[in-house]
Amino acid sequence: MKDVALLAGVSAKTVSRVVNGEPGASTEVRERVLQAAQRLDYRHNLGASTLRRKDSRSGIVGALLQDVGNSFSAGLLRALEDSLRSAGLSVLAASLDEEPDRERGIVADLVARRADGLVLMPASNRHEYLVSEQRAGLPIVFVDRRPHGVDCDSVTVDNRRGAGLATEHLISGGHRRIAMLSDLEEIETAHERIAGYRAALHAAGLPGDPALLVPSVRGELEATQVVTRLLALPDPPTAFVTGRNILTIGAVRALRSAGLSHQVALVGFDDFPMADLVEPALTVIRQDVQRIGAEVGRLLLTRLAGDTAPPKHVVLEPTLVQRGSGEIRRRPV
Amino acid sequence: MKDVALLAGVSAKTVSRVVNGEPGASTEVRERVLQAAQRLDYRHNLGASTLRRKDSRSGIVGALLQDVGNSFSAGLLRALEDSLRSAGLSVLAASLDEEPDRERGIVADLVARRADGLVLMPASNRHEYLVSEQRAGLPIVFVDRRPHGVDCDSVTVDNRRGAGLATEHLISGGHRRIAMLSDLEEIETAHERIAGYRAALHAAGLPGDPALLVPSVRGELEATQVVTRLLALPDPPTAFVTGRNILTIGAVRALRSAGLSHQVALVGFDDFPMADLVEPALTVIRQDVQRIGAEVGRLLLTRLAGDTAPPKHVVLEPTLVQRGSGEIRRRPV
DNA sequence: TATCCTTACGTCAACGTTGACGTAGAACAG
DNA sequence: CTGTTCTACGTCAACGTTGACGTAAGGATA
Repeated sequence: MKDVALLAGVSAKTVSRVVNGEPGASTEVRERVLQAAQRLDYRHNLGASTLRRKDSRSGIVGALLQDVGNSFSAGLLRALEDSLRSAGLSVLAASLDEEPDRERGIVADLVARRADGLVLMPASNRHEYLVSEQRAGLPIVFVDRRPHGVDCDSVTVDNRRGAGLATEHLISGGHRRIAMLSDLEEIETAHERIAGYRAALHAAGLPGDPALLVPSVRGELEATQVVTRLLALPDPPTAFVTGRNILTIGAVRALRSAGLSHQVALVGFDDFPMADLVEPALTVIRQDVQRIGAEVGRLLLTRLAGDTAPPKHVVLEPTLVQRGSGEIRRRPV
Repeated sequence: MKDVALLAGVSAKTVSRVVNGEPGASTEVRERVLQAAQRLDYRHNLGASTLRRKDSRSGIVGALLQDVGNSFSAGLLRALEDSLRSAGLSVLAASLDEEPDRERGIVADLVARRADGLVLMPASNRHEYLVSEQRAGLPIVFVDRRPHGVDCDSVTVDNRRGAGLATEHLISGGHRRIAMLSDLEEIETAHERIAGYRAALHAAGLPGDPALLVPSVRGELEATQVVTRLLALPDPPTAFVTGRNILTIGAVRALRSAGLSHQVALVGFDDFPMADLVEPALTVIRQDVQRIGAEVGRLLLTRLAGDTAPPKHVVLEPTLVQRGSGEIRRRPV
């Protein structure tokens, strides 16, 4: 910058004025400065600028998601990006893979980077460690999972209701023995979905065989194995609810290889691009990712605009998308 | 930091030493400083640190992808993240949506942010504007598409060969009239795929009806319409090659509604999670996203480690994954 | 003509941190 | 006891930028 000033025959401050489009620089000088900047390959140093300015916005928002490679996180990231772009904010994305330590580490990094905001799909259960950050004025928005131990904005889906919808739908199809596969129960969304499943069974006066509820199913392969095992029971389930998209895929595979995909009903959580092309087409509980991302962005921007109202908790309603797999009725015994 | 120093009764420099784990601070002092830091909610300011240090690594790598919400970009992002995490680098992700202006703008932003490296799936055709950045020492790795007008590392897939594989496979299934749907022809990958398709037809001595090559198909819906239109021709194609995953989905939908999904062959470009669950299961050309991302990360890290060898161009081989839709033979006439 | 305002600059210091260098005291060798 | 080396600090300036403030020239106003 000094070099540019020297070459243009002005002071550094004037270069700063030109670069930032501030008034107080004649057209002629402006021209000279810009040419000098070009000649010298000068690049404005945003870090130094941020350091000096009072309000010091870094223009970075951290997005800590479960896995940016998975379609739910990826769609969310995209929606968030769109919503923040207009405000000139960039998104620093990171995958947590349900590892609390990584969450802590990346948050610390983002704080040191002076991120303007944080979007968090937490891997940890307790979030007290964020209290001091929030007190220091860092806007934090939880997404998909609620905050515990700190009072932040959040955007979640009514998971209990989603699982309830799925279960009720199957019950109304005549099913009595409905199995559920779920993610690690410590994960809040999984916990809620299990609760919704249980509540729906209970409301319908069904006993709810504990053997049919399998929490802690970790991956696609494991889901396939679990479904296969359940189908081999003396009194097998006639319908399945799967608590996450990869579990749904695993379940479809198991039903397929057992030749039962048209006999056993299935409702999955999370929609995905080709769900209607599978045979039978998959009935799912859809969460509107676009909408979630947009809401998160909106909340964050509101906070950045200075809103200090009490935390808002947006809860979106999931919807049941009927495509066929969930409408298979109970086989007559 | 000054406050911490004051509270701990030491100089700012000593606080700096403690924070950075440098030697030259007694255990006792170290303890005092850490306690003071905690009491005051002190956070190390990475921006200032970067500014002062000589080598000044910001720890940020920019990833400019086509669309972080799309499974190809998302998978790449994830693989890249994993590969860079070990080096303590964070990824700032952005979607370009094939808009060259956005590419320019975001690159400028990243340069101003003093990003340590750039990963670019370009939306533009000419990249001369990157020459000065590269000269200034910014490592740039192109991915999926080659650089034009600047000599950078790149990781691409042999798209010509991929399309060739698909087309040859269909020809060997007895097909003579093979249609191809492609993305905007200005996009290099699309161009290459078209070339591979043409070359395979030519090598087999087939005429190649221009009416069967439809470039510039933009979305899923348009793909459905185009396939429907082609199927209505007096002499319709008996097989399709689709140049991108969303086009494949559109094509499946069209074949499905025409009731021809078991009569007309289809090979798609890009694999996706449920491709084997569709009926018939989809034969695709697979690009190993994990591998691509890992290679990109490796190249970037090598450059950051100081390698100044001439640019490397890694070209990965796509593979044909046979699942059924591509093995449908030509209907006897 | 004296006064005031405006415009277009320049000067200086500070943002939070760390590299270079200085120093005081302890430990040790001869 | 002197000289040397080492450890544990402190001092100072600088990284690139900009806010606060100063100033000189020109124009408008009374």
